[in-house]
Amino acid sequence: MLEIQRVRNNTAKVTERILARGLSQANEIITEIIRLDDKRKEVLTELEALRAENNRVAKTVGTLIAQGKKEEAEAAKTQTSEQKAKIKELEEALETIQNDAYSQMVLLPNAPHDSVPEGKTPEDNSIVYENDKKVSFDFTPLPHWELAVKHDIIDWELGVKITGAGFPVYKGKGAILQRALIQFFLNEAGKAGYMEIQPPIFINKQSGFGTGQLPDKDGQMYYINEDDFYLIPTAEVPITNIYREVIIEKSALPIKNCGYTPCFRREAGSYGSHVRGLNRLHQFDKVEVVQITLPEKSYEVLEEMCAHVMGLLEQLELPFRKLLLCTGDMGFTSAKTYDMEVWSGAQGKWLEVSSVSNFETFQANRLKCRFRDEDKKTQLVHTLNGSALALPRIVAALIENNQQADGSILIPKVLQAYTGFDKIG
RNA sequence: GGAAGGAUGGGUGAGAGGCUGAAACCAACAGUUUGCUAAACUGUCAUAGGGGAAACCCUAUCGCGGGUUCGAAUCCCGCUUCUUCCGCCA
Repeated sequence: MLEIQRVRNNTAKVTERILARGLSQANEIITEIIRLDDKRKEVLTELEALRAENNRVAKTVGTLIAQGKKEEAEAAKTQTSEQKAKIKELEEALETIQNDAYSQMVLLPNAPHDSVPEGKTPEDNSIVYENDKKVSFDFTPLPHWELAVKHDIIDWELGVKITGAGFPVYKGKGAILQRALIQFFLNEAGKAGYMEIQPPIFINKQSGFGTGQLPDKDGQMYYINEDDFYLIPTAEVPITNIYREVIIEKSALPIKNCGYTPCFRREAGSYGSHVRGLNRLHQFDKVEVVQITLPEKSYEVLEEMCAHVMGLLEQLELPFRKLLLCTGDMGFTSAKTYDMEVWSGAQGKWLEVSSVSNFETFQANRLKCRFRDEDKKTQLVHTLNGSALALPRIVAALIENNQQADGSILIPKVLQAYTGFDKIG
């Protein structure tokens, strides 16, 4: 959620940036927000004046009784009783206004940073880096879903039997490969200064609101009715919520956390070939990195996080590219996002394996995560996170790109110490 | 799952309808002074919102949400959570 202060003070700029996302009603929404906020202040001022008056009169009652001035005390009681109705009326009016303002406020996405190129579709994203690791095959490469079956390392049908589509079972070297990748990613994050966290994978409503999954993405999360919990769609949610309603000492910034968790997504409405195999799952594993920074440092940190993710892909010897998302393709809460995509040798397309974003104060505002500055004033922090990395598509790209003419799959050098084997098949 | 007792500022902890946004102590920070790595003394020390150029003023908040009352940290109801005991259990 954007800060109301920022919307008020930089109305033209914020409107312009949000329009760039393609939200055509930006102007109307912002005008309405400001109107409601004016109204809010007006009612609040009136309400508070009345409360002050009421408090003052109520305080005199005790003294009057002590002095034996019974009639005056009774008169004071009557006066406050009468004012209570008016106070209640104003309180209700205020609540209505605040609810209206809130429901408008949550419609506003984050304002894209000035460095984000304007655009409408994924085609407008700019490729800011691409390595030269694309391999060409002198045989017809198999897609990962066939390779996985051939080597019996992932069992799709077993997953359907146990749970349903989108919940594959990893077996033998497939399971070990996954575990090796998780371990590798966590170790690398540790080396880069991230403290490892093992959070709960169920979250309550407040946490869902804190990072912005609720209310807008309600239907995308699995929900445990009996206990009112949600399964996490990403470790970002529990890890970032550690800092909900926390005031951090400036000297403790930046905070760098990482964590491995399974992630759960309902992916309601996704069907067809692009969800084939590991491309889109209901349950998958991911190592996430999160940073909480000073506002003036966040863009520097965004690049640092990208460099970390690219380092992982480099070490895995995967063909990949880095995209700067355009205004129209960015997530709702982000001010600037880079996506990392790996080349799928057999599917002949790019697969997104990481998304690294700076949310500026958009999450911090909801989280009420602040730091204390030199003047001992509290200010909202900037939050950032990125996948480092999401497992399934990395596995898909690894086995597709590393398949050999004899059908075997080579394990990248850096992983061999983790897997204990250098090839599958 | 059953029973009992708790939840107050960074920490310990008083307060038991009005004088309490909250004693006292500890920690922290700033200053004064004496001076061998420290002591003594003084002061500051919650968050959010509103008003004001500012000094400052007002409002709300004592786990959370309701209620009683002219007035609630204090009384009542519901919830959350912690501790202890019993039961169950990886």
